[in-house]
Amino acid sequence: MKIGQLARDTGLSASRIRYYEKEGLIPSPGRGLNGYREFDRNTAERLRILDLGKSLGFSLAELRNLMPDQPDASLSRPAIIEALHQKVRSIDEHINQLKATKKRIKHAVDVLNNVEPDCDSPNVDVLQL
Amino acid sequence: MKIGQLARDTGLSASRIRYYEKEGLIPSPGRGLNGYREFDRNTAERLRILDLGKSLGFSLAELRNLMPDQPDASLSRPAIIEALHQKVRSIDEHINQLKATKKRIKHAVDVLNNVEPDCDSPNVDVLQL
DNA sequence: ATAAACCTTGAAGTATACTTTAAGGTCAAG
DNA sequence: CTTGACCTTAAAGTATACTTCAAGGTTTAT
Repeated sequence: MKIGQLARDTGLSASRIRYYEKEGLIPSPGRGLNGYREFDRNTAERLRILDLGKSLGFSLAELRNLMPDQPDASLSRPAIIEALHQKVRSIDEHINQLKATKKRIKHAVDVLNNVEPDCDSPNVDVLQL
Repeated sequence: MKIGQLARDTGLSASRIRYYEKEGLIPSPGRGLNGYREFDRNTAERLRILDLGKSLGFSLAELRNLMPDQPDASLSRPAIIEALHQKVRSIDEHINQLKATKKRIKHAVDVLNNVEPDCDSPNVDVLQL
């Protein structure tokens, strides 16, 4: 299967597939006599997994660590579950940061609405953030 | 006041201050006979506001729109309050996205833990994400 | 035979917000 | 007078995840 067909099958662009190959996220496929890449089905599945991982918030570096080096090796289930748990924890951290920022913004709004209503340009010190 | 002093006063690096000048976030200061920048206090305050805005999640482009073009003009209080409200809304959206991703991850973990416990490498279709 | 559709490569472009580097001029102290 | 601390500039580097481009070879259909 050539790169165009693989792209149609997986929904990834051909350039993205070449990029993933260059980055070592998928094994380098064999080449036909013309130099065209020839992919097998394992690679399609692997690309779907990579795309899923991305949509769950994993970086390419994280995915590289999770994917086995051998093209046809199976992923380690415990390692993946642990990575998923870790990702949930980092999402929770992220959410907490966002909530804290929200609080700071709301405090700033309160200050702007209630304090020194006659001053047109409250300064940073007044905002106390 | 030269750029080094301004940097110490505000906590921003000199290179960052030069960058903000180039990007039009602060007015271009006057120059001494030697070509050195000479800043006034307004600029220090403006830099503190910019830094605060950044810490609240505003991009430089957003901050540029909020800052008055005239170096010494006061910020428009209603415009700032509206921008802060808008930022809270976008943070809420962001949080909701993260929560949705969390749910998808947790579902994936459930599938991995409970479904086909004898299969070492569940495929993407099984994960149904 | 020729046009359309496909494939190849390496390099550069995209976005953001800076930092770092290189090469050099200026200023105060000893 | 020289050393160190400071200032100047433009250009390149950083990180991530790709896309786009340029220039060219291949294949398929008509």
